[in-house]
Amino acid sequence: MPRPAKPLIQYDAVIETSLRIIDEEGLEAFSLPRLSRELNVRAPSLYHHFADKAEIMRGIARAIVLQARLPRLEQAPTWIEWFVQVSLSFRASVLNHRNAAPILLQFMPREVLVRTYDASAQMLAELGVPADQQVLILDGVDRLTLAAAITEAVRDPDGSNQPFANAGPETEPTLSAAVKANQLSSEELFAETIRSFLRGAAPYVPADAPAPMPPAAFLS
Amino acid sequence: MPRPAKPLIQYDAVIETSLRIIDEEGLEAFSLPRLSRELNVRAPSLYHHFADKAEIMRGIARAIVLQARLPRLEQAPTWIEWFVQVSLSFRASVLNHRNAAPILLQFMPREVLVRTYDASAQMLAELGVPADQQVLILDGVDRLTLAAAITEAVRDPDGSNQPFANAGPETEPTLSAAVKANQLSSEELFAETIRSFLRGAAPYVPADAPAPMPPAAFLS
DNA sequence: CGGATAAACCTACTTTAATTAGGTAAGGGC
DNA sequence: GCCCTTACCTAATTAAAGTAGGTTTATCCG
Repeated sequence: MPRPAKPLIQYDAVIETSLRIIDEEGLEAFSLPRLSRELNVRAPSLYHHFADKAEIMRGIARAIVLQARLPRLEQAPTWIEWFVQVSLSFRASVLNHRNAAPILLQFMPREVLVRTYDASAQMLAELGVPADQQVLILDGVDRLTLAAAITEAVRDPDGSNQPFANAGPETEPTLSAAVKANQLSSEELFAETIRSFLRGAAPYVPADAPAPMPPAAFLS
Repeated sequence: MPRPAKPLIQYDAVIETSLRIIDEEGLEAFSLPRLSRELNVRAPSLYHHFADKAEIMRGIARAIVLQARLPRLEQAPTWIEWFVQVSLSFRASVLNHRNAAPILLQFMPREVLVRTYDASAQMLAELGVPADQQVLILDGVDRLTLAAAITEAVRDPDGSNQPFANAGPETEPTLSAAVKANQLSSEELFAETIRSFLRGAAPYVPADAPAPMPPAAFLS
């Protein structure tokens, strides 16, 4: 087959199709032959558009992260809830493609989030958090969010493999009782974890302080 | 080659050798042919001892986690510092084999830690944390620790790829300034994150409360 | 408009990995 | 001492990532 009038392989379509295969059939099923079959193309042809498989993986990771939409500021009553909403939004994007989550570990596109983090740093500054403590908070939220999302995604969706499912009432009575007493879903647990961290990291900022208005660049 | 007097392949040696290859040459370099070459054996022979490669991976993950030693209680002045020491110990074990960290994402042996978590739950109970809140704390510390260790391990060891290394002074001035103002190493940042979370999650427990003595089963 | 150049696809091939099939000889229980 | 299982082997299969090099057509340049 010679050169076609319209290219048969387009970047966005490749990434979308890859993500669909991974969503539907799992990360293991995703291979260049499998992908090329879906695109009605031969596997080596993909190398005209991507240097290697890793470049496709990077594109997939980026697509997932870009799907996370920032919440409206008006919707967040306090600075803490704003962070919670950002984290939940990111978490939702990852869980929306849970089979692809391990890709993020290796190919997390940090640069996509830099502007968000700069805006977050500005918010913290306006709230009175000193510069040398801003990194603690940003890094903490970042790690907690990414990590919680990925570990959550790797768990079975059905809820077996829960946090401490291995605890037996006889061998680990206290833990077992604690799991039973817990009323929160994993999403609520996650939100509470973020809240707890922020309260503890910046105890001098009132928990009910409103989220300051960030600069315009933030919304881009 | 027939059946030898002493088996050439022994479980522990396989795991140790695998870990050494991964440490020295990276996870990509680890394959059954590579492993069998190191053991002076042929690759298919490994299938007499392991069902598949995943079983070896599980063994590797387990070995890493088992290397984390629990700190002595006497060394922890407060309950918070005890959790910090446990987390740092786990983190150190993971970073000690950073190339193998991605394996933990898939093959984390939860059952190994169950007794530790039960003891932790008992400690929290004695500190006055109600049962329904114990899971929040245990889950938070667990996720934060595992996640932070893995994401840290995936970063380049040299310190490029730092938390917010992409921040440029012109485009992201606040973030850039915050990174510059930060004095903490990533280990110290991690410890501070754990402390912040615990303070925020159980504000009613005094931060300087000593770590209660756990039951004997704890030390096994 | 005509020809060079490069884009975009192809087929064929190489290398490497995980695994399965099935053979062989010595260890160990009876 | 016999037999069967253990623990290794060689050979083969399947499948993936990636490379080499061919073919045709779009596009660009004069």
